[in-house]
Order: sequence, then structure tokens, then C-alpha cells
Amino acid sequence: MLKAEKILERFNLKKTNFRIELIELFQSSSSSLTADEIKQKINSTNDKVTIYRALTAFEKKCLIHRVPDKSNLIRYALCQKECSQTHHKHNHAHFICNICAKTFCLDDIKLPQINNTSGFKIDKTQLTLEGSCPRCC
Amino acid sequence: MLKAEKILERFNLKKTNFRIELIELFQSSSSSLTADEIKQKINSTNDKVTIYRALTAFEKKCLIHRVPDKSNLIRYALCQKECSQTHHKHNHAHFICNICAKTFCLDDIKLPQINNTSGFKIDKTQLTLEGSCPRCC
DNA sequence: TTTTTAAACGCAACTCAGTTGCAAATATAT
DNA sequence: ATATATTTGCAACTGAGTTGCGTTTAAAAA
Repeated sequence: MLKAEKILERFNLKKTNFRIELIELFQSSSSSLTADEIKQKINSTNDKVTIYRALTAFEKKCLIHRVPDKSNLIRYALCQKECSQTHHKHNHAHFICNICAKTFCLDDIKLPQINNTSGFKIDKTQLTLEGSCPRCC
Repeated sequence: MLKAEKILERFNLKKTNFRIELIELFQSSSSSLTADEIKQKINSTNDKVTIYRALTAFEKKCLIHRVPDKSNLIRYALCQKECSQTHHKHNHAHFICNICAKTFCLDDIKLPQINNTSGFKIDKTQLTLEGSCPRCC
């Protein structure tokens, strides 16, 4: 796993304590994170604005990507190495646990190929599964 | 298409002007609706609370179902006849138009069968496509 | 090392969707 | 006609996310 400092360097982002911690938090998380979960887990004195802005910056650099959330919160997970610094490229499914409300990336489950139908031009496919995650089963 | 009054009767809901209009609006919509879109289209003097509560009641009776939304708004579409009065049963895909931001039900596109993997117990599958809808293409 | 500058941060105030409590109105059953 | 449960409206609230702006700080330039 690449060191947080290296990542920030590679993405032309400043190595602030908060952003280093934030990347490390994502790397150590088995699932995804919301701004609020980040605030609690990092236990930082940082303002929420700082968190939101870091997330926005990370997303733009394709370091993290949005994942679906049970309650329509903005929720992020680490990108895989398929993503370049300017383009997201995800073809995995997501899993929402109805018990703990976390969202997981299921890297092994690939997306189905859907044929264009009745005038709809398909640019992106998203497959979201719901149920209980291993810990909650 | 079943008459709005009949539907309310069948679902044990009161036939108020607003709720009749609301059902008719759903029936005449090719895509789905948010509370705000409803307020504008019905051009009603009704309070937003009334709209939210009607939507909640309709969803509970399986008259409408939530569909994914581009901006994480709560968005509803009419249920098909597969839904009973107490249980939703949907196996169609949804399509989000990135231009007009509407969400459509693609009744013809069935959901893929996903095998349980690595300890995740799957209760529900959702397939969401994105791109441009026929009108925006 | 010092200076410069662009990125990151913090505060305050705001927006906007959706919710809650409660009292008043109204549809429908008795 | 009366009673009852549902629906509605108002007001106030909640909570996620955003914006503006002045200050701080990491890192580049001198």
C-alpha cells in the first residue's frame, strides 16, 4: 500500500497533517466513509468544511470515488489503480449493508453488459446490492 | 389505467383533491418525480409537508417506489402491478439522464442474478444506468 | 535562509431537503 | 347528524452540504 505522503505528492496536493491522516484512514477502512464518519474517526479538531473540501479535492484527482449510500449521504471509498489522475474507471459493484448501513466495494463482482434500449444512450452502469455484510450476517 | 379515486379507495386512503391530483400526475409522468417537481407541476397551494406525507403514505402502500436520483433527492415512480399492498417487488433497472436529471424506470431491462460472494448476504439488487434519455439524445 | 505564492484552513453564515409537533379541517364510517 | 381517524397547514426545527472571506501554512522561488 502506497504511503499517504507519496500519494499526496504524486497528486500535487499539499502534505498537511489532516490530509495525510485522511488518506491513511481510507486505506485502513474496509468500507467507505462519510464526512461525519471521518470527523468521528480522525477525532480531529478540523472544521467540517475542511473535510468536505479535502474530499472534493481527492475525488477530482481520482483518489477516491463516490459510492451509493443507504441514506443518500455523500460517501467515498478509495479508488483502485485503474483510475488515472484525471479519469475514474470503475467496473465493480457496491454493497450496502442494511444493518450497519456501510457501503462496500465488491471488486470481484463485475458489471453486466447492458445493450442500448429504446433510445437510451448508456454511458455508465452501476450495480448496487443490498443485504447484510459479513460482519453483520 | 386505473382511476385515481379507485386506487385511493383500494388502498384505504382518503380521496382528497390533492391526493387524487397527485396520483394522476404520477400516471401521466413518463419519468419519476421529486417533492419539488410535484409542487411545481401540480401548481398547488399545498404545503410541502403535505406532499412529503402523501408520498410517504403512498410508498408504504406500495403505490409508488423510490428510484435513484442524480443529486440524492428522494424521487418516486409509480409501482407496477407486481407490487402488493404491503410488499414492493421490483426487478427492473433505472436510468438517470445526465442532461435533464430525470430518472426513468426501464421495465424491460431485468436485473442480473448475482451469486452470493465472500460472506455478503444479498437481499436486493439494483441496476442503475446513466447517460442520455431519448428526449435529450 | 528568507521571501513569495498558491493551496489549505477556519469561522460564520447560509441554503435547501426533509422532519416533527400540534392544532384545525375534512372525508368517511356509525 | 355525530363521531372518529385521516389529512392538512403552520411554524419551527434538523442536519448535510456550501459559500465567502480573511488567515495560516506548505512548498517553490529568490
